[in-house]
Amino acid sequence: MNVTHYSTTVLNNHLLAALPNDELALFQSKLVPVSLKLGTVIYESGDRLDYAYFPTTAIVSLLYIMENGATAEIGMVGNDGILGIALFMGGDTTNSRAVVQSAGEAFKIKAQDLKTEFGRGGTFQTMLLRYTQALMTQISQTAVCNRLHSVEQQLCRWLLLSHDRLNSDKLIMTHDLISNMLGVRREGITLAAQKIAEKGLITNTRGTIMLIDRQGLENAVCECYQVVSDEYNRLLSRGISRTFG
Amino acid sequence: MNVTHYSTTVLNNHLLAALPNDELALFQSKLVPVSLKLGTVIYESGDRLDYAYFPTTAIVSLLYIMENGATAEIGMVGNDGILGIALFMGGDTTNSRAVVQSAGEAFKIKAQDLKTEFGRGGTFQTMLLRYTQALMTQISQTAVCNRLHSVEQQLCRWLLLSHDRLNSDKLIMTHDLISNMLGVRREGITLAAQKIAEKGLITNTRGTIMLIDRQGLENAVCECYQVVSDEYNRLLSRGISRTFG
DNA sequence: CTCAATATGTGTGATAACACACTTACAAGT
DNA sequence: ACTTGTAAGTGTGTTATCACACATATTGAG
Repeated sequence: MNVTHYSTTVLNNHLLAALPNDELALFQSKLVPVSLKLGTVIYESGDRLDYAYFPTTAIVSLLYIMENGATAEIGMVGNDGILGIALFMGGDTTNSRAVVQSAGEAFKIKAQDLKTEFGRGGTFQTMLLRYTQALMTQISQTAVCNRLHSVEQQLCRWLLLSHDRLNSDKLIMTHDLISNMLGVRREGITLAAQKIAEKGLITNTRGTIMLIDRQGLENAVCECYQVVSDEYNRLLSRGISRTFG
Repeated sequence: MNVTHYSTTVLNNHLLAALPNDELALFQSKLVPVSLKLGTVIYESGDRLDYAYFPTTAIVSLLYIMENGATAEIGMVGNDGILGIALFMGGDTTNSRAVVQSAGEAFKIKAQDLKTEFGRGGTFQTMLLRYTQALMTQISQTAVCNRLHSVEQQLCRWLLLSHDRLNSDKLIMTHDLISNMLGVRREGITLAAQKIAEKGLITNTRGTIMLIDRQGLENAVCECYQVVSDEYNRLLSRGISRTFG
């Protein structure tokens, strides 16, 4: 029998780490570690959600799939957040596919348990709503970036967002996969990656992109990255005080 | 002294109309009618929100403004919803400009009053969260549509979304205004509108677009419209039962 | 009625991204 | 070491949209 060894704890997820100890203690036992493999589809569009996930080292992409098979990413969830916001927002189902973009670990919680904890109010509810707002900013910025910026700029943005949710400068992913995320052709990614590599910001080898010059990437990227990044920081930094009712 | 006459009631807003009578009665006195003129900026990006708005006949666009002045709409709020979700989501500020896309009426409520009512839980909270999820679907679909569909398709989508939030087949708006919403050039809208008019779906006169064949538009539009429309119906139909905790 | 402001229509070229067809290179397994 | 599958690179056209520069049409104010 296989024994999987997990190397992360619930505190590796920023959302959980931001909770007061006593509040986290209420449901920590309901958080089950899972290992997520690259390419695994966690939810399919239209699925009723049975679990929510708090990634620690994994990154999950929210992908929209058109009728003709074309795909485009609308958002990305990593150690900064939670996958399955539809559960507490009241929809119960999702309108996008959730697919593992970078292998790693996460903690899952049963749908009903998540709803129960959310219903308590408290910091957890506040954090989940704030996270949802940050995710909305990310989705909005994706919309704007899709409209107004070049593939090269968008690739920079995507690499930075991924890097932020990763503990490593090494991104294990093919141009083909990235092209599905950005909703462009694979050749378009190859070309854009070459240009970025020529500037010395990344290196580009079969199946892997290495970030060489993070600061340089931040200089090359469109404003969309910083807007999203700032909003996550603003909404999700520790020490949230509850302001409702 | 001017006396403004208001022709709509709170029940003209679907979100308010869906509330049980006793719950609406709790804060109906705090809803103040206002008239919104075309082009008025209700919030500027970064503003702290003092009021939330429930449109009845007005339509408000959520516009993102880039550093270089380019704009793109990320979502649209009409009699289906509420403007100012950041208040109960916890952010307090917004990252987009809210501008009146179609003149009309709305009811406003003070920020703190909205937070108080949201904090009570109940149907109102449920509806606000569900509305937020529907809006996220709209924003997501905007992102996808921006990436994958032609200006002509996007214009169809936009006209239908506007029409759904209006009591009239007459849309008072210039190509220039629409081009700011869709984030394309004015000429692009002129061309797309001509093509749609040639198909007999709309007529196109100075400052006004008339919808002639709504069903034809629905046939011509990309799938994005139906996805958004269905999600609003699914999440916001009456008779919501609360499922939390 | 006339004028000025505004909205729309049109034309020419530039460019980014597309579609498709292929070659080259790498890495893992037999 | 060879084979095979997969990833990445390249080349030739096509197309949608852009950028800019105008022409024309409509509206409202004086």
